[in-house]
Amino acid sequence: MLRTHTCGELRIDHVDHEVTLIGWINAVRDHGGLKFVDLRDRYGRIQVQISQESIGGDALETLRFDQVLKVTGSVMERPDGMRNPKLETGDVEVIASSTEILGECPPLPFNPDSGDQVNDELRFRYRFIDMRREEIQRRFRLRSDMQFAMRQYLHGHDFLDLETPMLTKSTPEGARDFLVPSRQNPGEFYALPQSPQIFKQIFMISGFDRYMQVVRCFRDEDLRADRQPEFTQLDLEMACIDESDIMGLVEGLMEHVVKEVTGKEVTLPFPRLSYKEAMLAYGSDSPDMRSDLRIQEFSDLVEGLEFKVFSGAVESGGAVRGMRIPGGGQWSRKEIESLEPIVKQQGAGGLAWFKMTDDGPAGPVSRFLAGAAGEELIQRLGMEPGDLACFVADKQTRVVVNSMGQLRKELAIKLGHIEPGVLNFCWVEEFPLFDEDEETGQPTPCHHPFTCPHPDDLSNLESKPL
RNA sequence: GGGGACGUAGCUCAAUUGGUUAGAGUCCCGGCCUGUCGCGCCGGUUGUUGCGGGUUCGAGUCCCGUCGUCCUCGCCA
Repeated sequence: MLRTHTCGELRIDHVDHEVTLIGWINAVRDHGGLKFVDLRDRYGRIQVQISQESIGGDALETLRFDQVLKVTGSVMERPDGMRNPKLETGDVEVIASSTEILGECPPLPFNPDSGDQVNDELRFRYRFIDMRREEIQRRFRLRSDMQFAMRQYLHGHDFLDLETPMLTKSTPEGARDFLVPSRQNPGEFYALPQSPQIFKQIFMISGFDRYMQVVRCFRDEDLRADRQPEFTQLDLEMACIDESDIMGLVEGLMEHVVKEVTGKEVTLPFPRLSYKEAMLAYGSDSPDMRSDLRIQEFSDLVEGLEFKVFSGAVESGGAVRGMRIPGGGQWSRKEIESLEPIVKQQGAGGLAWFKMTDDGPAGPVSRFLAGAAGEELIQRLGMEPGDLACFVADKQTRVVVNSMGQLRKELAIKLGHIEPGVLNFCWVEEFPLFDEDEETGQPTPCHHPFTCPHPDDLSNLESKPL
């Protein structure tokens, strides 16, 4: 080995050891005849002291950021008051007796320390620099640990890790396929799998009753902030089981993975809610349970409210839904109205709202709340002075659901409910097999076309699929 | 494909209703510095204001076109 230790591992126990390190120069603090150099590698950082006395004569090299440097020297305990508690290795430093630059580095196109401040385009163009960043390395480590933990757990539950072809044929799923021209058959193409489940029946009927893979999926659709054309999925297939078996297994899997990767405990079993409940209360089929904001149905009250926007929506077959935002009554009118684009983006005509003051309701909707229906609405919301209530009404329930869901999501962030790193799992049950296609009115798979209908609904499959 | 925002120094950003020599921090270069760890101090260079055209006495700023990036909707589970 060209090195005796990594940059992250030296501690007080190593004092007086002779070591050789190789790493990238993370900083140079030049005091004339004495330089402090932070040396970095995947495992951490350590301070190296390079001086004329220790290294002899004119051997001091010109040191620059991100040169690759080899240092030989001895580990010394830092003097009192010179320790750096921010570094794992901060109690010691290496006094260099010789140095050698293994890799030169011209000025970089961006400073890796500024990280997320820099354009994505520039970061991706120089991905090898971006990937030197501690944060990026941490994420790679996280993925690696996570995939290892998944395989470890599933291996322990008799799952085989099987591979399936990448060059395959088009599947009846909704996304556009990535195509690969075939050399052997000019004019014909392979499709890359949108997801690998297409092969599951073949494995099942061949007797592989449990298999898993951590596998790439390819979907040739436009990008979004949280979406890439290729991504990795855990695919898990089992035979001879019922719903409780798979829920138990997956809960155990998540418990194991979270424990292994973060050290955190998760509470089992996960809470369960139906698709209908999720769409109503959270406006999403994948609700973020970290916020306790809840959407409520008010379509049944509109008759007593005499508010045309509300009653008109319900009469046309739509809905009115609203949400109490604790403390939102403190916001200015301008601040509240700045929420409107969120729901308009989802197709809603506008955002209706009122706030609760010590003197009762105030704001645009308050004048419709005088009667008994208004009283009940306020009571159902649980409005207290200082609260805000927001509503969306539309003749299409789908628009109401999406608008309120998006509003809930953004308000949860605004209110600080969404703590990064907090994991609140839940199950969403009773997914419908089909949705109504917006354009054609025909049934379209709500989840994906390989799911099995609920046994109770099997008889409806032909007659009334929706 | 629709809508919106943006494009100024290597990087991150300023530049008043259109007004004189386009600035700051950082990076970089030179000098000083033996206890720094975001080292400090002194000095210095940043430039086709994305590109092309137009309006104007005068355009980084306004208009048109074009290219690029990001967000968003469509699309996608």
